Order: sequence, then C-alpha cells, then structure tokens
Amino acid sequence: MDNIKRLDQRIELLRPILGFEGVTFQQLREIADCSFEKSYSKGELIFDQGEKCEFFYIVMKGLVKVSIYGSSGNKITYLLAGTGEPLNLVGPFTGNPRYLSAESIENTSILLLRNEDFLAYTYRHPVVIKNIMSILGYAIDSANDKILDMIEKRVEQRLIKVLHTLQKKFGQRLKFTSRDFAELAGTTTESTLRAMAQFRKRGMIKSNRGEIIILDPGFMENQGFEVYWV
Amino acid sequence: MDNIKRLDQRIELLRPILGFEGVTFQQLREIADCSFEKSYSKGELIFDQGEKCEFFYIVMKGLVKVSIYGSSGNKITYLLAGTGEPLNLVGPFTGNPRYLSAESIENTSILLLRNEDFLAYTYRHPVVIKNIMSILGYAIDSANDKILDMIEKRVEQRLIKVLHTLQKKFGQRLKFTSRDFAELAGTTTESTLRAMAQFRKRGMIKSNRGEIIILDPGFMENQGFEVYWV
DNA sequence: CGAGCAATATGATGGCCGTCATAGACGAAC
DNA sequence: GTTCGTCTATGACGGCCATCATATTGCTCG
Repeated sequence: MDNIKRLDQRIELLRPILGFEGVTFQQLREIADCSFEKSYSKGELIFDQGEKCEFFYIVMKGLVKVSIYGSSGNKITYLLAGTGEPLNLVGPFTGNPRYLSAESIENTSILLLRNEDFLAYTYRHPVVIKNIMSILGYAIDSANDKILDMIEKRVEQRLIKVLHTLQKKFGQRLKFTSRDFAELAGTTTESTLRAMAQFRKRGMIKSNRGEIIILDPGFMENQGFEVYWV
Repeated sequence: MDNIKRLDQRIELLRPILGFEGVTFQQLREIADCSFEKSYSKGELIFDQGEKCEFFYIVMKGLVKVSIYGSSGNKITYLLAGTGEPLNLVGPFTGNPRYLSAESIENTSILLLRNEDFLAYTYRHPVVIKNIMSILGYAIDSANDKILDMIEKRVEQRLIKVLHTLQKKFGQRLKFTSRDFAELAGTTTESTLRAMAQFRKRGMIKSNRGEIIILDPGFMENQGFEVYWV
C-alpha cells in the first residue's frame, strides 16, 4: 500500500522531466517499477570522479552540487540539481567514468535507475533522446560561455551573473556560502567576500551566515546579464 | 559513373565515424544517398552563431575551426574538425540555434545531411546515439577542464597543453598562427608570442610564419600533461 | 557549556598578464 | 613594383586578483 504510494510519487516526479510528458501512465509505471531510492545526509558524497557509472540518478528531494576538482585543489561547481533533475545524463550511455563528483548540500533523496533500464526506455522514446541532447547542448554552451567570462569579465561581474542565475532558479533567498558562490564563479572565497561587501554597500543584497538575500531582483535584469545554466 | 564513385567516397568517409562500423554497406549507401557536398574556400564562414540548424555537417576534406565569440570581441576556439569529423552533433536533434560558429581555415569540402535524414538514421542505430553521447561527454568534460585551467594554470602551461593536444592530432608541424593558439588557450596574441619566444629559447619549438614545429615531442609527454579535446 | 570548526571579514603584498604602443617582415593582390 | 593587411616581435605600464595573514563570529556536537 505504502509501496504503491511511493510508486505514484516517483511517476509524478518523472513526468515533468526529460520530455516524459507524452508518455502514458502505464509506461511511466514501468520505469518507476525498477527504480529504487537512496538517502544521503548533508555533505555526503553521492559519486566521485573516476568511478564507473552504473546508475542514472535523479534528485527526488534536496539539493545536489555536481563539481569537478583541479589538480591544485581548486574546485568548480557546474550543476546544482534540485527535485526532478538528473545528475548524470551521459554516464548511463557510456558507462565510462567521467570527471564529475556529486555531493549533497542538503539532506537528499535520490532515485536510482540501472543504466540498462534507463537506456532501454530512452531508446523506445526518441523524444527523450532529443531532450537529453538539448540539455547537453546547453551544458556545453554554458561551459564555453564561462570560459569566455573567465577571459573578459572580472570577478564582480561573474558573481553578479551567478547571483542572477541562482535567483532565477531558487528565488531571492539563496542559502549558499561564499565558498559555494566562489566555486560557481570560478574565483576564491576571499574575492567573493570582498565583492559581496561591495554589493552590500550598494544595497544590492543583504546577508546572514550561510545565506544571501537579493534585495533588488530587477537590478540585474536591467544590466543585460545572461544567465548560466546550472 | 562519377556519381557512383563519389557515393563510395562518402560511404568510406562515414564508415569510421560515429560508430558506423557495424553498419552494412547498403545502409551506409542509404544515408550517403541523401547527402550532398558543399565547398568553402579558406576563411569562409560555414555557419554563424544564432542561426537555426537545418543540416548535419561532416568535414570531408580540409580543416574547420568551431568557435564562440564573447561580447567584447574575444573569441575562443573549441573544436578543430578535420576529415571525417562532425561539426554539430547537437543541432540536428533540436534544430535550435546555438552559440557556435564554424569557419574553414583551409579550403574545405563539407558533407551535408538534412536533420531528418540524420536523425531517422541514428534512431535506428542505438550505437550511434551512444557514440554521440560519449563525444558530448568528452566535450563537456574538456570545457570544464579548461575552466579549471583558466583558474589554476598560467598562460605558458595552457599553451603547452594546447601544443601537446594539437601535436597528438596533427603531428609535430602545426600550421596555425599565434592568434589561433591564443584562441585555443584562452589568452591574447601578445602573450602567446611572448610564451612562444620562451619555448624557442628553451629549444622546445622552432617557428616560421604561420607554423610552429615541435622539436622534442617527448618533452611534453613527460610533464604529465593531459590533452584537451579539440 | 566549552571546544572546535566553518564562515565571515579585511588588510597587505606581489606578480601575472592584458592593454597599448611601435616596428619590422612576409605574403597577396593589383 | 607598390601597397596593404596579417603575422611576428618586444617594451612599458598598470590593475586585477590570488595568496597569505590575522581576527571575529556563529553553529554544532559531544
């Protein structure tokens, strides 16, 4: 009974993502049926870079940070996945390890699906393939955009872009640390803190420990800022 | 007669790429049949960013530079495609414009395939999908790697990495200008020239106008340098 | 509650590298 | 041959920002 309820939950989770809109309940049921859940507490590692990929991961509840580490201990965050968002679109197709690691930054519940099950499903639904390609396209464009920004934008501007992006996704109250923002903008914690001090002086934001509140959401819109894809 | 010969050429071109190995001659023939060719002279624009994507492009002969432009006139090169390499893997699936432009840097001949024809084909051959996913995965990883390098590596090191990468792909004689190298490493022409002067002093390279010759190919191997994906 | 750790905050320093400037050399086009 | 654009080359300057250092505050956990 409780089991049926959980299945329904999973189906409702799957419906809006990846172009499953046109898919029947019965078909979604099929895929939900061979999935299982796993819980991670805040700060736990979900998978690490270099590991073989055996499962397709979708966030059911919570928030996950997908990052990549540099050889000098630097780290950049490249995806913040919330409810309904997949963590690894490429892995299930190749099974190969990639340079990604995923870490929960809240208590998180993940839906796992074996590669084969996910693939069998996608191959029967070309629209899903199309959607995945589209997402990967955005990921590539966004990464290249970030490279350009590393060249031609200074830290302050990159941080505003990050704030703007996160605002679009999470609203005006952003529960992240300066370290998180730094990893998203490709800079250091110190520079981030200095920039935030500026933003505060200008009345753009206010902040508490572990969160930043954007005071004038319209401000950044008017600057012609694009958003990253996270 | 000449027509048949050209078709055979195209089939031979298609065979080694994208996982077409297991595909029969007849099937390749099918796809080669509805393709056509187009020639571009050196420096010509093949497609520009923001354009709708109607065709799938494969380089038959020559060399193509795929780049993205920044708002301040900066430009980074993200793919150097030679014979048999595709220019736009994502476009055909979505049809949407992306932030990419392609320019021939030699006299080039391109094989074009209408989106629908390419897609119909890939959907019937899951292995092709798998291969495309794999390539896109590399592209994403490589782009993220470059972002990290922008943070933690200096210009000289990035340029060595670029030289190393190009050497793997094109051999010791690299017919590119300093501007080309700069666009690949994410820096300016001046800084590239200065770095090259250093490399020359150290006996790593010698150079003529429009080309660089790597003298000690083993040198960079021993440095533990990874290569970019271009 | 105290210990310990993470997050915030800010100053000082130094160097990488982007920018601007100038100049010569080579090649292409007419 | 002449002109012009591109490529190569190198110097001078200055500013952004990473790094190091130190201090304070707030949260968590035994």
